[in-house]
Amino acid sequence: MTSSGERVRVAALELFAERGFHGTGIRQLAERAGLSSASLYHYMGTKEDLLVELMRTSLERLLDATAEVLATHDDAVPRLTALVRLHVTSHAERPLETRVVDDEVHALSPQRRADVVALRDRYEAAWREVIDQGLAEGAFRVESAGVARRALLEMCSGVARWFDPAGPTALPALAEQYALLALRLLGADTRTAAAGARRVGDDTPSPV
Amino acid sequence: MTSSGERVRVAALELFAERGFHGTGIRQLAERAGLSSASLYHYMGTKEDLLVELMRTSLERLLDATAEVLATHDDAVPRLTALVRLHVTSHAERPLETRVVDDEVHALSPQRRADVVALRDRYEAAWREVIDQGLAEGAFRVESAGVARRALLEMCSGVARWFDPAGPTALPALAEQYALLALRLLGADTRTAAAGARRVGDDTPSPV
Amino acid sequence: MTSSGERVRVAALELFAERGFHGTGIRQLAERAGLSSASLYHYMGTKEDLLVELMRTSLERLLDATAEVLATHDDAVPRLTALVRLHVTSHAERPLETRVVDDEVHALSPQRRADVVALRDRYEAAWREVIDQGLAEGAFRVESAGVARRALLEMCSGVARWFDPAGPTALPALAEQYALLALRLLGADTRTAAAGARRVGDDTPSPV
Amino acid sequence: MTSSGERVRVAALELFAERGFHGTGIRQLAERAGLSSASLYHYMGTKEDLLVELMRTSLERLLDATAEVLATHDDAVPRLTALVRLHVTSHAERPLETRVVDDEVHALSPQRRADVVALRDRYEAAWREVIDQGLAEGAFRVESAGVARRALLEMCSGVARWFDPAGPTALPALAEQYALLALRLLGADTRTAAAGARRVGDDTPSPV
DNA sequence: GATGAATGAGCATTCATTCAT
DNA sequence: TATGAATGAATGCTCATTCAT
Repeated sequence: MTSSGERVRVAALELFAERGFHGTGIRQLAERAGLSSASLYHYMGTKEDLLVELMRTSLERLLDATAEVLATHDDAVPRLTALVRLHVTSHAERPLETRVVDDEVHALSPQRRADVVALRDRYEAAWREVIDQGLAEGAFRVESAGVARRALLEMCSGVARWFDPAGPTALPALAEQYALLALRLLGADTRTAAAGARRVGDDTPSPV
Repeated sequence: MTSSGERVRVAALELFAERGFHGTGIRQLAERAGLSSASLYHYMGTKEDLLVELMRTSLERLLDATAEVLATHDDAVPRLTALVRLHVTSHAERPLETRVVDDEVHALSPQRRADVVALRDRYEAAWREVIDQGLAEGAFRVESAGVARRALLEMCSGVARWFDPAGPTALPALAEQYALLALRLLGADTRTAAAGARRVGDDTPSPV
Repeated sequence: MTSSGERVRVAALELFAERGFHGTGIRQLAERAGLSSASLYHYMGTKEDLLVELMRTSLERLLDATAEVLATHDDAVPRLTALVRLHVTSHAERPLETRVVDDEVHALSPQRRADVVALRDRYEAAWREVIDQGLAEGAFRVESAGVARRALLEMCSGVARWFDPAGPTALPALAEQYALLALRLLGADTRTAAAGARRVGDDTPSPV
Repeated sequence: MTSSGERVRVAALELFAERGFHGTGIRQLAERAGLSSASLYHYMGTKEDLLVELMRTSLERLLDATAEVLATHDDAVPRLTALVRLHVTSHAERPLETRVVDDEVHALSPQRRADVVALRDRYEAAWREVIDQGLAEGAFRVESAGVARRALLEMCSGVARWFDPAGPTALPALAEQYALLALRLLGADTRTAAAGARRVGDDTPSPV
């Protein structure tokens, strides 16, 4: 019931994530999608267009979910908690997408790269905003907001590289653990904070 | 006073880090090294051999430094502190090397990959050991040791992607911040821990 | 009020003349004609069929007009004059057609080429006949009839490559000039010849 | 004793002349040159670079020979005679080169085309100059200098399309005939003119 | 050491064409 | 009529690698 176009995108996601953009040939893509390499071009522009499209789709979904998070919560601690849950969840549920977004930016030509990086920067701006808010509120205490933000993002993104849904930790529990780790890292009072965050956890928008 | 062989390795490091292994051509390598592409083969085996060599050199240096860390410190907190400093410092000082090691494993053929991953696993085993020790000592308190280890490693490795020696935070201060963030993340008592760690800081082996 | 079939032919004429047969893709043809590339095949056989058809149409029109010229005039000088006018006029009025006929014969497969060349040879036979007649009548004086014929034909065909209807010379005047140049080239007495030719000029059949 | 580089150029000349630039594949070129298609690229840049190189070489040789013609003769009639001889001779002796130059300009990208057309325009400027001189001297009499120049050039260039060295007319005789035809076309007094031209004919620089 | 010459295999992409709808 | 989907073959060009000099 999947269309050829979808199959192309799935194939690209799998192969770009596994072998990288430059390590994936158009013929491998075609074979995985069950098409001839010529037919591929009914469903995409260039190979780079395809990569950009995957990246943009992924980033825009994340941005939409992020906007909802910010609209749902007001204080820094629940906001940060929700951001971590969103980030971890989306990276665990869509490891292919997120790995492609995180690892293949270097394969883009300068113009396309600028476009994609702009989207990524918009996303990171939300984290910056929430961390700054927490510092202003006195809820967080770190030496450098920038260092903390980068440390957090890298830590959370890493989930896409190792999370195994069949492994010992289920995804909701993992997201909860990461939220706690993040709050600790930010110097938040985790006795009440985590509890507070947990209370609104059900509202966490799904990144799907 | 640099030999051709060194120039080849530097060129490979720069290009593999910037464009990835598959995104780097033998001709670009040769041009960057100031040689013809044929001459390149006096200083390397195949292109993959070159990548493996770079990775192995980097990982072995890190492993040696790690062994020294473990030999120097006995308790979990100073050990963990020293591991973080080592990891952050080496990733900040050698971002090309570490990015290649972290990002290009997928480009290796199965056998070579297994070799490199074995080295990386040996390195991560040191972290596992120290975290377990801290949990046993009661110095750390986390829900899952595995989750914490992965979160820590990803967080620290990320430094190679963004650290700028000309930026606002100097490397020693950055390493110190990361050590604090790590201890917080592990639920350590950071009032005494950081101080204790700082006291043995001068012993931190340089990964150079 | 133009049919799709006509639009295909016009598109082919324009593109074959501008970029050559091999330089024109079926997709460009389709786009220019306002159709999909699949729809194109409702109005043509193969791409080569289309080329042959354009060539044949053009050559047959020229052959018909040539027959009329020969039927209208009896003596070599007015006949040659009329041939030149016809050739120049048709090349100036239909530069695309004539350029395709003159320049793209090499793109035809052997069999199709033989067919088209046969038509072209029939046309050139008329020139040969008239020049021979003029030599027999004593109206022309050249060293080699073949050299003169080829020189004349190339000279007249070139008009399709440069004539600009908005330029300084209007087409009727241009045809007249070429007629005079041709007669001079053939060693005809241009004092009476041109005048004589001019007198019958109104009868020149239009190649349209 | 021919080098691979020369063989590539010869192959390109033959194939571009026979099938056109767009009708010639890189693999055909390679086969004709006795190389693999990859090896071809040791001896050329792109396929278009190769075409431009052939064109430029040919045009520059013609321009050099033209400069010598103008330096050798002072009056319009001998100058024009020598130009015709040069043009006819070079087109008869090097039909491949001249056909490529004359017929494949349309295959060039805009920038390269402008470069080549500039060279061709420099060549045609010599003809314009000599025809203008002849009109000023009263040696030529035509209605339009531009029409005459174009008619002459097309007529002479056509030689490359049909001259057969094994045919009835030998090249020197052919060049002589064309010179006479050209003078007649220009309305020159051919009784003395041709003789005068013939006297200095031995000085005609060879375009080789 | 160093390299020009060489290549088989592969690259991303386009070709002209067919066919079911 | 018209076209989306499909493709085998070909396009120009680059790949990593070898080898004689």
